[in-house]
Amino acid sequence: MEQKLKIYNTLKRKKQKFEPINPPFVGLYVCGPTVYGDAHLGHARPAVIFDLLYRYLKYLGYKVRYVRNLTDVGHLENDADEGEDKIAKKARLEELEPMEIAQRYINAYHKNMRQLNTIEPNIEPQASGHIPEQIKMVEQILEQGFAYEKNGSVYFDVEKYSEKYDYGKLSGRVVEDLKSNTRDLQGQTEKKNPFDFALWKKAEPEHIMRWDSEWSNGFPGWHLECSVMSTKYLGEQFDIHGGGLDLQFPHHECEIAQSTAATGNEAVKYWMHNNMITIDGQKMSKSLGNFIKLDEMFSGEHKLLEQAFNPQVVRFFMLQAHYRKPLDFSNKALKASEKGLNRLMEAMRVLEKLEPGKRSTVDISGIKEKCFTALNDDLNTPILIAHLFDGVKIINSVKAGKEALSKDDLTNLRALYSDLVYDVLGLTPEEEKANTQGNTEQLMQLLLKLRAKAKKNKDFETADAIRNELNELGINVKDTPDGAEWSMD
RNA sequence: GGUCGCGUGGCCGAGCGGUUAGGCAGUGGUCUGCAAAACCAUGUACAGCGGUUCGAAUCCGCUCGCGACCUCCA
Repeated sequence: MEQKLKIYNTLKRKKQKFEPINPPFVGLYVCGPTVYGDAHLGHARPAVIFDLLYRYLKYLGYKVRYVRNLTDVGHLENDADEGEDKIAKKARLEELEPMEIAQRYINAYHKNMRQLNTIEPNIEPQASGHIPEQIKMVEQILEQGFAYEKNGSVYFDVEKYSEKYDYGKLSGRVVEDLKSNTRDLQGQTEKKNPFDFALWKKAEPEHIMRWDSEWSNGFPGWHLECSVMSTKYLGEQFDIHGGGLDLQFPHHECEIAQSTAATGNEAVKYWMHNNMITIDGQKMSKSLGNFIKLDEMFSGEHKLLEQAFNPQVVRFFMLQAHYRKPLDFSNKALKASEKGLNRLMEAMRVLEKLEPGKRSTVDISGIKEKCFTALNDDLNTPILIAHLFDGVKIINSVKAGKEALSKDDLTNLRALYSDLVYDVLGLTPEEEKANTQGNTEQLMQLLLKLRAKAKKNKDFETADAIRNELNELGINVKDTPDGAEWSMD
């Protein structure tokens, strides 16, 4: 395995050669979703990008452990419906269990992830399942003197920490600036400094998810789970930590601080951040309410959508842009991706059927290298895809008889495209739906034979009627020099 | 306000000092009964103004516009 992969490390603000701590093993941790809502388009980006990274690392021969958490410890609150009969609500099963809500969204998330053809992580830990470990880390940080307790809550002492370590190294913040720029918010009177963050929070009555600890009945702070679960499953030092750019500060900065404060060691070697999906140039987010749920993308049921886009199109759309650039949603852009993807996948089918020539009339030796150069350059999938389309031209020319490929070249090209398109980019081949129904093929051949006969007799009315009605059934017929072909949507 | 980033042809989107990015759309052609697909050909792009350089979309400065983070957020 020749190692040329470079990735952009947010920590160093530059591309770096990827060198795992303990090759061939690679530890990869990615911040997953908060499971109190349906997944939207924005959630799909890190899922697809880090799935791509995972696939590529495996392709390169690394033994990767991919951990992606589920945040199920949040600010879930009771809505306290005043009008309802409180006594009736006491019935255990009539009240929604917090875990029931989380489970519902976890199930939905998993479904969406499968649709996007992402490989499931090796471990998908839930914050609620790691409360004892989180409590232990709070204790460790307290022991090291980088936290303080106040009224049952425990806060991280940023000022103390920054005397010894560099708080802000990931996000580029300076503690002095934070001091002057952080506004005083409500409920922060317990903190020594406004930029201190909670490690353990005493629960207010409306908080549903709560656990006992030596400090109070409460819940762990927002940033703690990732520090705890990443080091639990990947070790105190591991290779790659990924997540959305919006998590860089404070979430990831706090993670660094927590891990460093607890163990004295920084946990993560490479930090990778995907940029945001925007809509009309603005970040798609829950708080802005301008997001499109993945289910809506796939069904087309959203006021901004002119049509449904299948998950593969959404995946391809994201791969056509570089992961560190913002990507703006629009129907036009998605439609262009849909067409492009169809063209690529059509070429994949053509490639399988190509007959080898005596010798090659085109040089394909450079394609492979170009493709991997692009991938190795911080996962530059837009460039990779551009090269793949160059190959599509060649494939089509061979099919048209204008060019030829030797047997070896054809074999190599097939292997390359299969590796890149299916295995690395994670685009799925069209299933052979046609053959699932036993004698469909024979029936189709019968119809096409009748249609060919009609055409021969210049009975185009009948020929077109057959084609149009098949079309309505989702079957496309196209005439080629070698006779008619058919395919299903 | 502080910190960071971006502004590329009709749309999306690469590019990191000198060579065609690519996709979609458009136009002309080949093929076709018609479609579709495919193939061939086809575009005075780099926010503006200065500067550095033999040479800048690419480096520097300023101006304008947009966005992200600083609060839960992928």
